[in-house]
Amino acid sequence: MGLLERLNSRYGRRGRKLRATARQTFDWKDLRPGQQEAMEHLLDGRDVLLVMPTGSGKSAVYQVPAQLRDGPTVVVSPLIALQRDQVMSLLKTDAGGAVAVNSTSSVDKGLEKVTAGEAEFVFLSPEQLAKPDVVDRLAKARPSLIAVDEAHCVSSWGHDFRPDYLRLGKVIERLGHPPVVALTATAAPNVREEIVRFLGMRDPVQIVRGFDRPNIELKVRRFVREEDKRKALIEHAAAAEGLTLVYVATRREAAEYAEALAKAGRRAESYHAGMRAKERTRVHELFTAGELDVVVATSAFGMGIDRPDVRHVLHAAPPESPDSYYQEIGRAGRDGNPAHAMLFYRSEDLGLRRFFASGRADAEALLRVATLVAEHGGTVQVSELRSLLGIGSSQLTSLINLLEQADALTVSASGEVRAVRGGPTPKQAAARAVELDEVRHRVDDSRIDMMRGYAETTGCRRRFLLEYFGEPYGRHCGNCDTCVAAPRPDAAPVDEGPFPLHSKVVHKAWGEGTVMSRERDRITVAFDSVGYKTLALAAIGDVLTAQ
DNA sequence: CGACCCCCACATATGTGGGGGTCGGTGCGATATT
Repeated sequence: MGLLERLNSRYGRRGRKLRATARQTFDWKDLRPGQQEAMEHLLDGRDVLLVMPTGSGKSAVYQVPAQLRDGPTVVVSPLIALQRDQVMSLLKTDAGGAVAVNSTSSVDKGLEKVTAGEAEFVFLSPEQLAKPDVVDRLAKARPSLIAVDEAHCVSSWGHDFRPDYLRLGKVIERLGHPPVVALTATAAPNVREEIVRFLGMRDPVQIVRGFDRPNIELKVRRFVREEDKRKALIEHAAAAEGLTLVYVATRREAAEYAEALAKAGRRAESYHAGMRAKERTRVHELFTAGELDVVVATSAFGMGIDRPDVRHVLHAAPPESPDSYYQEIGRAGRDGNPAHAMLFYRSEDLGLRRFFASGRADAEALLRVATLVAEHGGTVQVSELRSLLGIGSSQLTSLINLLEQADALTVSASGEVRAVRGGPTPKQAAARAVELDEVRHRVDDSRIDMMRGYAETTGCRRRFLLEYFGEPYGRHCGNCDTCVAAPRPDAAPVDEGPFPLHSKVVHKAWGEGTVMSRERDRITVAFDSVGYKTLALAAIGDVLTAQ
């Protein structure tokens, strides 16, 4: 940013207006640079992708401009608990009212509030937005801003677990595509691309700030035997000072580790999605109130956690990707004080992640959907397809998503599916959809490989993670186990030689990719069709060329 | 993909090893039952 722009941003009309609103409505004394920049772009009518750490005021980025734009703000939020928290905090301000529209109360009454102008903010899940009548009613209220919170869910959940995430782009169009802001704390470049693509963002401004969390010490301990790992983790967690999170891979382990730690004298509880809602709430409240030392949890424990003083995040097994790992350890040390992330690692434990990632799209079901739609000639209601095929709505949405990406069919505003005129035959459509599904699985598998890479690297772990997220680091952090074990004052010469950082390359078999990290003897490239691959420079020959 | 459990065979009377089966994460909303 040039001096003039900087002054303009600091003292310009929009900046002044935004800061005045922040002060008057929310009592925020000042705005941080990334925040204000994002807000200004939204006021200018631009789409914005914002990647900033939790606790840095991401919500403010849509809450303040919302005050200055005429019409309600639609906020897409993945969890009802998060929606509730946000509504509660907004209701304490003069921000113009807020309502969460979901199955826990009357959808009709909630939407009524929006159309009556009684709620500036309306929070919904992607599943609510999958209902044509809900979108119709929101459209009539002429929303002036759309915020997609925890936007990494588009990529991590949209393909299988919660397929309505992939349909948000269509929803945004039907809401008239007012400025869209996608918010997340963690998103690697290819995840950002997916967010932009599936939300249909137009020429978005990408603001990426503060990936590095230098106060979190990074360590990995390797084990051969499961039993040794278990023992070491329990000993470590039992002696750890300060609030501790232990992430485990299965619900059963959550209960077992929590029990062992309770026996060791710590105030420990487990947390996972198989527990009764009441029990989950109880543990969450104890945690929030500071009445626990340790929570042992599956990945269910995470979003919406806002204790600043978590000192340790221990992993009993590697998660499915560096994305998930960084998200989880990012819950440590939000107060800026020293914190510790330790992975208790066995390469065998990646097996479970491969299993979870192994489900493939049902080729036969894809063919049946494509055939049914084609035979219908005109249009079929999604609900009719569901009863004809006898499959669940989530599975059907996944199939439709894939066939839509294969340019075989489209879904109208009223939920009618129709074949693309002049599009592929059902057989071709199913084959294309299967191929698209396989590409995604290859990329997912390569993320597991990168998790292995993190655990097994002899280089600086922080550098590994930051470069994975596309942040050139080019030095050694001094606050991870490998840096301490082998102090390396000189950074590897990352800026020399062919294939510079972030340059585009083409591989003979794998196609196009982007250089994500460089070491003395090897580079890691993120390929569009196969995901992350690490290549030895000596063996590259003419297989890889700069684009 | 791997852990774990059960069962059975095996060489010997209790412990080892192999084979087969099962299980494993994340949440919305709708529906059925208290």
